Amino acid sequence: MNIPPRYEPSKVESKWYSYWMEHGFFRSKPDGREPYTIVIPPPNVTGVLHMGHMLNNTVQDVLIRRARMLGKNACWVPGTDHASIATEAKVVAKLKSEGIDKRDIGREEFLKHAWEWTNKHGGIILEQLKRLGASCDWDRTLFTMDEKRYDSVIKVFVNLYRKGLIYRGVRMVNWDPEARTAVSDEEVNYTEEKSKLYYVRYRVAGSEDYITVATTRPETILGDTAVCANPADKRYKHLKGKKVIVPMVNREVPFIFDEYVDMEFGTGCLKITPAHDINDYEIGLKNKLPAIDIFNDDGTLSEKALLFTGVDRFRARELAEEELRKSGNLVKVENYVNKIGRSERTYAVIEPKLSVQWFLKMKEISQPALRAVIDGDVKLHPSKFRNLYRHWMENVHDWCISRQLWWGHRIPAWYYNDNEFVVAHDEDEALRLARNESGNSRLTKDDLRQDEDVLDTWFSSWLWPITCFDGINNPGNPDMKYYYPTSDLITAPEILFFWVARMIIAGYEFAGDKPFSNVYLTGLVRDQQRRKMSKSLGNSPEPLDLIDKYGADGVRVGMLLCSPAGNDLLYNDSLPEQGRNFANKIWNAFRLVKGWKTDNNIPQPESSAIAAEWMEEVLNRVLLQTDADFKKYRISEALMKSYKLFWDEFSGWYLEIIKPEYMKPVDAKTYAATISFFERLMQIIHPFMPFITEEIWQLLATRKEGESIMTSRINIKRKHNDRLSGGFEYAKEVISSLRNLRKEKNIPNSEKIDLFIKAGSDYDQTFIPVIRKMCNINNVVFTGSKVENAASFMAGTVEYFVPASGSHDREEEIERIREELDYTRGFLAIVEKKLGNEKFVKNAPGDVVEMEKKKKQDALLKISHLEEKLRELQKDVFRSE
RNA sequence: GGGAUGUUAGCUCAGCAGGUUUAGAGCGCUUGUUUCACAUACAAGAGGUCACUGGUUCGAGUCCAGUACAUCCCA
Repeated sequence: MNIPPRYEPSKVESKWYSYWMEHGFFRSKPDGREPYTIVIPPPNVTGVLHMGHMLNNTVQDVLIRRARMLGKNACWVPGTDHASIATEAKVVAKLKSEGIDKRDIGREEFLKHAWEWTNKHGGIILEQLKRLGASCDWDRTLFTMDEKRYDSVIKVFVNLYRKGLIYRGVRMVNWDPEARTAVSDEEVNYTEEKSKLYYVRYRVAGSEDYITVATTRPETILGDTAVCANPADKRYKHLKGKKVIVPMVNREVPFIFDEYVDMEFGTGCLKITPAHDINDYEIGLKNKLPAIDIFNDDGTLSEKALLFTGVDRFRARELAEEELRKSGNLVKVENYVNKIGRSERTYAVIEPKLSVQWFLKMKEISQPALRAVIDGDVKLHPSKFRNLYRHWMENVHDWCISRQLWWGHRIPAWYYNDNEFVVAHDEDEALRLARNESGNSRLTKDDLRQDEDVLDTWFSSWLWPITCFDGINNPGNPDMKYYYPTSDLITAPEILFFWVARMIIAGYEFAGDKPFSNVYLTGLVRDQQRRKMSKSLGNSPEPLDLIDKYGADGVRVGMLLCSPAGNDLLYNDSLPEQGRNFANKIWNAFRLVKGWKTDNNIPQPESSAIAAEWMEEVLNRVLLQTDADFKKYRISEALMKSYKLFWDEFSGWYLEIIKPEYMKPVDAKTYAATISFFERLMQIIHPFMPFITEEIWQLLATRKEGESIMTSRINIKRKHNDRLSGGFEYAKEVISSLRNLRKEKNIPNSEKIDLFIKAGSDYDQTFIPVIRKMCNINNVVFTGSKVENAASFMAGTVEYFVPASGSHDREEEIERIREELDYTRGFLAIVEKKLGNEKFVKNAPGDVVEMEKKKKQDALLKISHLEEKLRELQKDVFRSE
């Protein structure tokens, strides 16, 4: 069999993915087994795979594959999100490039384009996930705007409205003038930007006195309805009850006082524009000030501004500056840096704006969700996010659920006159209700006008774990009963509140139970400078290129190796490189084993028998440890332990011990044990590296069509033999010392040596055959006294001698012994200090004191051995001089 | 301004219940080795006053308080 010395991922990955698909291994149907369920955080339908998806979906696939191999009925439900604002922005841009304005073609026509776009680009990302090896049940693929999901959202809206939890209200919202929609707080990014601070004079009414106000937005002066100072500010005390004249528009407005005003900032005088600043809005409410909305929806100034009507807000700022300068009311202009909010999607500067929106009352319905996390019914990993969650849930705001977009779930409210409306599941029901409420039985559908807005995207995704099993339309259906609540949710901490928390709320409200038991929060993928990876920065590698270069397994390992839950991952190419190297290591171990000829007639060497016994032990031990890691969601830890198990223990030690001499066959017993170990190692590694493990598992033995490592079972044994593993660790130390000794004395590995061991009768001889094989030893002799003319070393408290035949550097050895002596004496000093402390001996538990005494004994013994050796060496030096 | 979290080797992190060595891992680094699975390897080695200050304790990287710095969330 001719196996290439390099593992070539591209040759096997697509082969096995097709094999898995053909045999339906990813499919799940309710049955008698315990379910293990994950619903995918649905990526944007027209999005493309980025590094965050790679990390997130690798984690999900690891958990799903592992659960499957532990005998659970694993179900990973994939799907995509309609992402209303992101998708609509893309379609608008595409139409714009064709010279089409969405307002010209109207809603119906626009939606046709949007669906066309969705069908064309939708699901690309799901195909990309397949390259990564994602074992989703693709037959269940869903879309947040497919028919069932759409109906579910409408039902939930109507239900909440009828419970009195949804209301319409005028609120200050984040207005995106480009997209002409309100966006949620979470969709606004604040960054520090250079701007200017304008100092503007306002005349005090009925006098020739002026006060100066500092503002970054002189154009909003047109909407001022008051000027305000801190009541503690002595400078403005005399203005109590006075009025001031707003420049440019010459409106008389009151001078008021409020503790909100920062006396240190600017002149200590603040202009109040309730319609265009959230803080001013609050002050306006408190002081019953009118709000003058001076902007149109597209960010131009309205008629209410009185000046600059129709002019864009930024141009208006320049015009206002000119105007104020001309009238002598501009005192000065300073450079200033302040935080500007921009829309995440369009990058337009957000305009705080009063607007009629739909809201969901959150306080009441969020209570069970708050308790669920506090009481641990829903566990967050890592748990540090619990406090954050609690803080947010205790200060929860009402949720603005309407968006001025077309792509999304249209709000099921129908107006039968200018202000009055009904909320219904469909137009027929709406008509019935409208006739009823208006008392006008002659109303027709033509008299009804449906609300133009759609719902916030999160208003559909908060139902995701329920709608994935159609639990809104068909409560208690078999899927719902079997899969809900799901097991784990894997997502990023940045959407903990506006997705995770809301799903928990919806779970209790609409399914009577939590949506999932555990939330695993991955970190963000950042670059080496800790910058978030993003397309606009151009600092993100192309995921599919990475898979081409390093293999899907290599990339998966790279993503997982250094990303404990909740910690950011600082990406660099050495990560997938390490993964690729690991795959290659596995491949070459396979090449070695597969290259052996077996011989049924040769007996199993003692060293191989011991090694196999030890390997069995260490494999089960690691399996148990990784099981504990998985229970705590320490996936990186579990991977690292599996990595070391294969690389160090299996390849570095076990294979080296059992390896037959060059071109010689291996005994059948050892070979069988080795194949069995290899199979089980592949199982342990399979969740992390599905492709190479399948490839090798299939080659290790003759498999039937339809067999696969991914449907094989992992069995975890609970018993341990500490003596065996402890004994082998000691043997490693002896072997390592013997290797060093050979090197120091220039004894070639090919030359056989004798080993004398000065030890008591309690010396554990189990691993002597292994030491003999690994160090090419002829005779092993136990002796009661030291051996003359021999090189020696200590391991633990036992002294080993090798009659020296090679040359060696005595000075160097003296130096080495001195160093060891220094260390041991230092160690002894610390132990003795402890034991010399009366309070320690009196108060510490007995076993701790005993341990210290044992440490002291061992150290003393070692020191006396070392001192003796040193004396001899020095004597020899003296003699030879 | 309010809140949360963190600060351990060059980098990324363990150290989960205070006492098994004068703190561990992976990567990186240094030196040596192309020997027969793998140089995408093997072997050996260097590298840390556990941010700082104080407290609790017989004993603190581990518990408590304060300070500094960093990151994130909310306003």
